Amino acid sequence: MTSPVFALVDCNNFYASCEKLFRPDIKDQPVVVLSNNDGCVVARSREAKAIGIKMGVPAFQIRELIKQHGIVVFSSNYALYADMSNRVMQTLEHLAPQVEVYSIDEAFLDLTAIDQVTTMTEFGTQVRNTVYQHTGMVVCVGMAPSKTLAKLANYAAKKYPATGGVLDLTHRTRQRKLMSITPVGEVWGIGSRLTAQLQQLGIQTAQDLADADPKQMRKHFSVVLERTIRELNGESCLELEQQAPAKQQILCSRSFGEVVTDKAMMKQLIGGYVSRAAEKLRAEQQCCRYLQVFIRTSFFRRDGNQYSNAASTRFPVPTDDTRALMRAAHLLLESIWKHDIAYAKAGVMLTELSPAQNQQQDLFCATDHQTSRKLMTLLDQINAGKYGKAWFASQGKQSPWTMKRGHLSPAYTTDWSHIPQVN
DNA sequence: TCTGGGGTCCTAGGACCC
DNA sequence: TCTGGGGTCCTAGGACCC
Repeated sequence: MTSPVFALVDCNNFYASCEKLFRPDIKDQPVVVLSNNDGCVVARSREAKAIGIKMGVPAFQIRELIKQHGIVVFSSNYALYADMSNRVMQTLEHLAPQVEVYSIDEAFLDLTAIDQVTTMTEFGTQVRNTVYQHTGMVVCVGMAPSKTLAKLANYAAKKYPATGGVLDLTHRTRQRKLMSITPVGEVWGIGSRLTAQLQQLGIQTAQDLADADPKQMRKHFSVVLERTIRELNGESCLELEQQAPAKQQILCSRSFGEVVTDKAMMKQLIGGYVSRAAEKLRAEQQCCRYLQVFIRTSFFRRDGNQYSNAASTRFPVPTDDTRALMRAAHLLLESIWKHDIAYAKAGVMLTELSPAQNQQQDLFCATDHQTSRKLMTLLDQINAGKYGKAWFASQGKQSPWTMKRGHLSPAYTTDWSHIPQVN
């Protein structure tokens, strides 16, 4: 039996690259993309990284740098990123027999059968060139016998220009060489907390971790860390998941552009989140049994009056009906609402999901299932079309959850009226 | 003045049962 | 006075990822 080979394909500076694709005029300029509400930096172009802009810094802290270096700033444009992501993934589907879309800008490929035909490096280069040709997106490719090592290979392909963006890490000696110069915190699954704890134990590099006793580490930490150690030693513990598993929870939450103190306003906001969450739920073809609503002040407040609370309910029968969810959510809000609080964030969470088909009905609870289904389908159809939107009165007349998006780029690829023009 | 959103998995500890 | 042991289920919270 041949041992498995995985490739990790990862887009470089994905959001920033998406923005640059349609703006050749800023090709070599530093670019940053901000989170919702134009809050934090969530993506940086190569040039912006070189200036020293860190991932996750609040926008207001880099105002001077932006001015000084002429950094081009964008609000996040998820419609654009999702569309570009689809194009990249479709290209990958043509290049490899099995693809796992791992996130918006990354995919694992199963290359187990490929190594007979061509060298790994050649294949990786072909992937890189083809994706660039088809989409304009630059990707790096890392290949190795486990997902964790493939991640590491990709990290190195990005970090070391001499690799040409493609790294074959299938050989043991090369794995050891790379791991011995890579900080343990760069390993997939090792975050800041674990890094600190591992360093206490004298584990500094990826190689140190690979050399640790997996049984011992499991006892000390968890089964997850044990798996990571085995993966670093070339033992594949994580399989390729071609079919995305059904979601287990759906969350819709926002920080507000300005604090909210008015209950009626909060009701509208929660209504909007429920609406959106229910839409996602139906798109997944699932129903939920459990609904949670939460509201809170800002963690960053220094003065008193911090407040954070959540309330939840379990339905007798799973539902995907926005009306039922919204009624329940508003009751939950009533139960946790406190006056004279400056709320900064709120959200709703749906859990205990199950397939929408074959729902067990409640004998004593007369819901008109047919009508509900028809109404929700119609609602989703209207909102998917381009002839206007339909929403519930309790969400307010205009969507009150407009957030700060001062630097939004056009919907180049998803709206005819925004299509780029060549003059 | 100004600090994102949406997920997953694992573990510890309490409640409860026999 | 003396007060078991083992199992399951649930939840909250921590840690991680992108």
